[in-house]
Amino acid sequence: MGKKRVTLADVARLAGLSTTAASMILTGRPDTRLSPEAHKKVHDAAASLGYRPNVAARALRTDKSRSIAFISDYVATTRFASGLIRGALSAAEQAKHVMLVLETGGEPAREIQAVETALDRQVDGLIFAAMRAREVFVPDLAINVPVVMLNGTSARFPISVLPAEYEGGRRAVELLVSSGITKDIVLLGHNAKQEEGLFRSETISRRFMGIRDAMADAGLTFAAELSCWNWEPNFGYDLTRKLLKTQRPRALLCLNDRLAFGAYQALGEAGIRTPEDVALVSFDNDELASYLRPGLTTIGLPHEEMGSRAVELLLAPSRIPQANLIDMPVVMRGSLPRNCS
Amino acid sequence: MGKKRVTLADVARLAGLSTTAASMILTGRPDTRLSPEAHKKVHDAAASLGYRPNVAARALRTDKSRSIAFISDYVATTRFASGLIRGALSAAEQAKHVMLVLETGGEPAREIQAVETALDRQVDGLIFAAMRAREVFVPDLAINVPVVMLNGTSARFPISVLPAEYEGGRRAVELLVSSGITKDIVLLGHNAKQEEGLFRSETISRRFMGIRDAMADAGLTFAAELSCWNWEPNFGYDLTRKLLKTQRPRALLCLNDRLAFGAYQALGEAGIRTPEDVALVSFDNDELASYLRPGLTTIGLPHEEMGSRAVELLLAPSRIPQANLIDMPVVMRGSLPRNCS
DNA sequence: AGCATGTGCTAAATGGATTTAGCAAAGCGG
DNA sequence: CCGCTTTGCTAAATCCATTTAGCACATGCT
Repeated sequence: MGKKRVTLADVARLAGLSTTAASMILTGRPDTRLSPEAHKKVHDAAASLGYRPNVAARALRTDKSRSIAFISDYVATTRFASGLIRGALSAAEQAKHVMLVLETGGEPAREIQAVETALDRQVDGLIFAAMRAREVFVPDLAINVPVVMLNGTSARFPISVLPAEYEGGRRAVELLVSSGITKDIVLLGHNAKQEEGLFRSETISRRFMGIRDAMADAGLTFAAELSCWNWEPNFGYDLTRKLLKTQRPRALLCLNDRLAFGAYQALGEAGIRTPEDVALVSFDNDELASYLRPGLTTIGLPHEEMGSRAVELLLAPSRIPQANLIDMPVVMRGSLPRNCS
Repeated sequence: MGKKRVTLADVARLAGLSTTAASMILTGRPDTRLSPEAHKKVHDAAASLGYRPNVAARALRTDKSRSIAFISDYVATTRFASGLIRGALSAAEQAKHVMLVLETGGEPAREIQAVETALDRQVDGLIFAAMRAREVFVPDLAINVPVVMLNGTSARFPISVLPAEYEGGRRAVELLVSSGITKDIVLLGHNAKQEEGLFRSETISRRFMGIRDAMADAGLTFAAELSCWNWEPNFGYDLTRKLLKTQRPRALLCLNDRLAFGAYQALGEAGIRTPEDVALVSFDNDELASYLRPGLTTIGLPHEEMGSRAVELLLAPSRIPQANLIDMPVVMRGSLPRNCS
C-alpha cells in the first residue's frame, strides 16, 4: 500500500552511482562515456527494483510525453471509427506511445477544447480523424506538434492519409468486366453533389472518377444511374424496387455496402437470384457484407491500415507533406459470377 | 513559433503576486485568505495571457493527471466497443478528464504492459472493459488507483457495470406475450454452456434465467430450442432453415441480432412473412436491426450508458462496491405484430 | 501597553526526471 | 616532471505547479 514508486534516485543509490549516470544509461544516450560496469550496475538495479520512469516528470523536462491524441468528430456513429482507432492504437503501441482519444462531434468549441486538452498534456502529435471524409476544420490554435489528417484533409496541415478511392473505383468496374459483365450495369448511389466533391470530400469524387474512367476504358456506359442523397439501406431498397419495375439489370454497382444491403432486400423480394441474375459489387467491406447471402463482393475501406499509417507518419522522423493513399482491397465474396479464370 | 507556453510564473508576475497566490487562486482553494482584488488580478492576468496549466508539472506534484485509462481486450472486433468507448469518452469529457485507450487482445503480456503504461502516466483510474462479457483477467500488479470493470467482472475489483440481462431476458418474453403470442415460440441460440455461465460470463446466463422465468410465469414452454456455439448470422440461417423443414413456428426468440439476421434470410427464402407469419424478438440492438425489413424489435445493449456509468463510478468520490446493472431498453420495430393496446 | 489572533501574502521546498557544466584521476607526449 | 587530453563520473540547474511553513502587519481585548 504505502510503498511509493521506485524513482531514479533509488536506482542510482542501489547502483552506487549518480542519478545523472542512471538517467543517461537508462535512456540509452549514445555519446556517454560511462563504463560497461556502470551500465550493468544500473540496469541490474533498475530491474531488481522494477523501476519505471515517471512519465510526468520526464514530460515536464523534455516536453515529450510519448503520447499522441486522436481527435475525431465521431467515434461511434460510424463503424469506421473503430477500425481507424484500432489501427492507430496498434501502431502507437508498437512505437511505445499511448493514445488519447477525444471526440468533438464536429463542434468547433469542443474541437478547441480537445486540442487544448491534448496540448496541455504535451502530446507528441495530433491526429485529426474525420468519420465522414471531408475537408476538416481544425481550430486556429498555435499547434507546435506534428499533425496528420486521417480520412480527411486540411489546408493547414498537408499530411493526410486517405483511401485510394480512384483506384478503388476502377477496381469495382474492372471486377464486373472481368466477370464477363459488359452491359446492363446500373450505378446505385449516384449523387451529383458528391461526385463534384461539393458535399463530401474529394475522396468520394475520386471514387466516381475511377468508376467513370474505368467504364470509359472498357467502352461501357451505365444502363441507369440511381441517385440518392443518403447511402442507407432503405434508399438502396427503394431505388432498386423502382428500378426493377422498368428494367432488369445484369449488375448493380453500389456506392456502399448499405445501399447494396437494401438492394439485396429488393432483389430477394422480387425473387431475383444473385449472382446468377444480378451481380453486385460495392464499397466499404462493412461487417454487413459478410453476413449477406451470397456474401457481397466489395472494395474495402482499409481503415486499420489508414489508422496505423497515420500514426507512423506522425511519429516518423522525416515527414514529407503528401497525401498517403492507402490501397482499397478487393474482398471477393459470392455476389459476382465466377467467370474469369 | 518560438513563443513558449505561458507559465504560472508569468501570470503571477503580471498580476504582481507570487506564484503561490496565483496557484491557490487558480486552483480555487477554499480556505485561502487572499483578497478579492488578488483574485481578480490573477484571473485577469491568466485570461489575458491565455494561461493553461502544464498538466505534467501538476501531475508530478499532485500525482493526479485528470486522465483515465480504458483498457479493453478488443476495440474494433466487436461493434460494442465503440459504444462503450463513446459513452466513457463523453462522461470523461464532462468530468474534464482525458481518456487513454489501450487494447490488449486479451493477451496477459499486453495487459501487463497496458496497466504499467497507464500507471506510469499517473492515471486517476482504470477501466477494464471486456468485449465478451466474462470474468476478466486483471494482471496481478500493484494498482493504487480506482478500478471499474466494464461489461465484465473480476474477483479483485468488485465494482462493475453490466447490462441488466435478467430483466432484459424477461422483457423479450413479455414482448411476445403482450403481442398475443403464446405458443410455437422457438428459442434460437440456446447454448448449454453459456446458459450455465461456463463459457461466457454470468451475464449471458442471467439473460437465460430471465427468459426462463418469464416463460414460466406466463405458463409457456418453447416449442423448440435451437443450439449453436456461435451467434453469427449463418448459424441463425442454418438453424432456421432446418427448423422450417419440420415445423412452422409462430415466433423466434433470438439470442442476438445476428442470429436474427440469419433467421430473416431463411424466412425470406421460404417466403414466410414477418411479423404476420413469424414474429421475431432479439437482443443487442445492433446497427443491423434497423436495416432489416421489417425492422427488428430487439432488447438493446445499453453500451453508451454503460461506458458513461463506468466513468462516473470511477470518478465518484464514494464508490460503493456493487454491480451496476444498466437497463436494457426495448427497441420497438416491426418484427412483432401490433396486438397489444 | 502587551499579547493573542487574524489577515494577506510569499519564500522555499517539493515532485522525478533530464541536462549542462565541470571535477578528479588517469594516460600520454616530450 | 609538466601540461594536455581523455575517461568516468557527478553536482546542480532545470522543467512548472503545488504546498508547507511562516513573515509582516493590522486588529481586538484587557
